[in-house]
Amino acid sequence: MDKQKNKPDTERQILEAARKVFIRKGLDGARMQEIADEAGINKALLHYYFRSKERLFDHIFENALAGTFDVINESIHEEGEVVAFIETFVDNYLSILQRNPFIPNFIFNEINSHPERIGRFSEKIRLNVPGFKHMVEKNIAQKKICAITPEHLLIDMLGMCVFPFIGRLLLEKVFFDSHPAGIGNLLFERKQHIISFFKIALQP
Amino acid sequence: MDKQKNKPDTERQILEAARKVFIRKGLDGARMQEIADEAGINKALLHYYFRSKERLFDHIFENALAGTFDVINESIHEEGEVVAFIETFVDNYLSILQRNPFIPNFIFNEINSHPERIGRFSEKIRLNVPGFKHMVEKNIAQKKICAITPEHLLIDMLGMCVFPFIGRLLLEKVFFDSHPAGIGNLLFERKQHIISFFKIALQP
DNA sequence: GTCTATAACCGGATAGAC
DNA sequence: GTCTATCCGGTTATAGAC
Repeated sequence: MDKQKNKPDTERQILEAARKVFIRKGLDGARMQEIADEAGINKALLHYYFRSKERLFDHIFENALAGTFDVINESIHEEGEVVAFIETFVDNYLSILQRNPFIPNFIFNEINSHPERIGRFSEKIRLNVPGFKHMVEKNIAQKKICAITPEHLLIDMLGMCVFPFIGRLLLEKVFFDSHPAGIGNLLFERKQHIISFFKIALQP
Repeated sequence: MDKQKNKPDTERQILEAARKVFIRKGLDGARMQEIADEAGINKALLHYYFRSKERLFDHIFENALAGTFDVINESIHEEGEVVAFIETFVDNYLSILQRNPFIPNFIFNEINSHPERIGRFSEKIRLNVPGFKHMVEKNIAQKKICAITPEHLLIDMLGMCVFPFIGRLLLEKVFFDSHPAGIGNLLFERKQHIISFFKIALQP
């Protein structure tokens, strides 16, 4: 086995491991040792690939941020219909959340506990707000939906999608103390629920 | 100044300081030194009053949990109207969140990063789910609101209230990059927005 | 009860061999 | 590029004087 050739693979393994650990525990709670174990390598190697814990963290955080905003932006079509936007966005985003349930909590907590990062990562925080507003306002003008403040609508949607994942463990305890399978069904139903909920609420 | 008499006051000051620091930074990010500074006392004194960092943390966390569930439970009246429930709950809860904007993020993050706590604090996690379900189902039967799964309704409400606070700093950046005052207005408008939003969506 | 000084520990980072 | 061994700073926790 040629050791030189392992580089790209090792790096990928490290990033995967770091992602897993950081997303679950946050910067402060994560341990370099745990990341090394998870990646099946040595602690010193982490520093060889990424100079410090912070730098390794930055890669993960940056990526998580960019990915999140991409999903939203991709669903926005300035000249499209709000209802269509909601359908594709909710569908896409909830599918992603099913696979990565802890990313929202990770992002928000890191921002809240270290607000400076909002400056350091501002290039990655890009949401097409003008496009969204334009879409909503046009739909309102054309009487396709009822009047609503675009910002509130966006917050409503994000909250309805994201909250059950942020609060998943607590909700599981609260609703399904004994049968832990239940929350899975509930989250699965969410797509349909949210979409039809908005269709009713936005009727002109 | 009688040193003996200071005890209750010192304890209160410590708890206040710990609350401030833990809620903002979490268990892992908080420093006993910072709590001591904030309380205007010495680090060693923290250990005199509360044996360890963990124990001090537990007080704060327990309290935050209990307080949160209390607000919700207090608004539930089994024989009442869902719309009335929403009005009082949203009104109360948003007022509390305005004063304690970081508590939800604190609770969810601590649970997500240390799921075992869900067991250790299970006595404090008490939500009157049966009462809520009963209320919703009765309202549906009486055609006061349209059909909806009680669990989804509760998640919807909580999400709409809590999310803008969890994501506040990011939303501020995204919506009001330049004029940071804007988010304040938006949060202020939320009460009315959420209430009227549900009134429409729940029409029979 | 409150302080200063210090012990004990943990975890990120580096040195150096292979 | 990968490992073992070690350093070193920071942080919790304790001892002991007042």
